[in-house]
Amino acid sequence: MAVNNWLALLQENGYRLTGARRAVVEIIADSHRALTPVEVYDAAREQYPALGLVSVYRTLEKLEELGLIQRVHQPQGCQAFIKAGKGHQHLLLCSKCGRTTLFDGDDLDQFIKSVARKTGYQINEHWLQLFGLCENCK
Amino acid sequence: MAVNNWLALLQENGYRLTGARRAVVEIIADSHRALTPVEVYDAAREQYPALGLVSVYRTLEKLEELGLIQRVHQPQGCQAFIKAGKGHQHLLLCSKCGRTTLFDGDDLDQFIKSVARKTGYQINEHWLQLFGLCENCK
DNA sequence: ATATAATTGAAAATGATTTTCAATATCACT
DNA sequence: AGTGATATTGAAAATCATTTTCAATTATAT
Repeated sequence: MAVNNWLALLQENGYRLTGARRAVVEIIADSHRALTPVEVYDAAREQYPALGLVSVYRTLEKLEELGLIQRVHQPQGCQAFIKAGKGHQHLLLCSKCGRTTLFDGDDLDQFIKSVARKTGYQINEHWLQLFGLCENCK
Repeated sequence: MAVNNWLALLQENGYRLTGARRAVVEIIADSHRALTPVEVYDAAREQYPALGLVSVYRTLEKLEELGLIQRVHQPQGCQAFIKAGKGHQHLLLCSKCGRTTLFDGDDLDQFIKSVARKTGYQINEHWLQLFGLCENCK
């Protein structure tokens, strides 16, 4: 269960284990959809009603720092977060249900090298996101 | 000169040609860096001091509608705009000076098909951005 | 020249995020 | 188990980006 690993990692990094953090981690660690801070807030308060929105922001910030979640950029906005993959992975988003799938992008290296050659840039990082319909929705 | 084409296109689409629009278009049509609304505002007021920030937002909205500019997503934020390329193109951003270069991404089709096969998604759209150092900065 | 409707800038409203702060809760050390 | 230092909390206020409202102005077809 990802939740316990995440909580352990928070603790290993000197952060205390609190009700607010537990509640936030429980919602986002197992979600297959990208969630905005307010969505996390609403969902997490069902288990932990005292939760404040500010603590959601603060916890998300720490989870992002630790590489456990990543921000998802979409046409409607860029506030949502989803768990991050191990190593370098890319996002595939279902435009209908919002389901998020991670996939490897090693095959891109070739392509990126060719762009570097053509443009003269030294390329250090890349962002790739695919949008479409998942198996259920298509 | 891109400026005049953009202004003509605005007019062809039923929009009036005003000082505010001219000023905004002049700044963004020839920029090689992505600019935020406030950056456009500050730069455009040097030529047209009466300009209001609201008109910058409204003009950017129309330029985006017409496909002349596109929003640029970056780690520091997603409010900046740069001129769009013809057809489907991708962005290459210099992390140092902010210079933006467009490049073709036709070569990606193969890769995207393989992701579709592996994941079961029907893929309709993709976003790709590369970050690095341009020839001058590296 | 004139009339009409689009456009303007200022101000207010909204929405997202951050900061401040006094109260509380976690955890290391007994 | 109890205690103390300090990290963390939620609420309220502050900030920043964006949108809406509105009366005044301006572009353009006639």
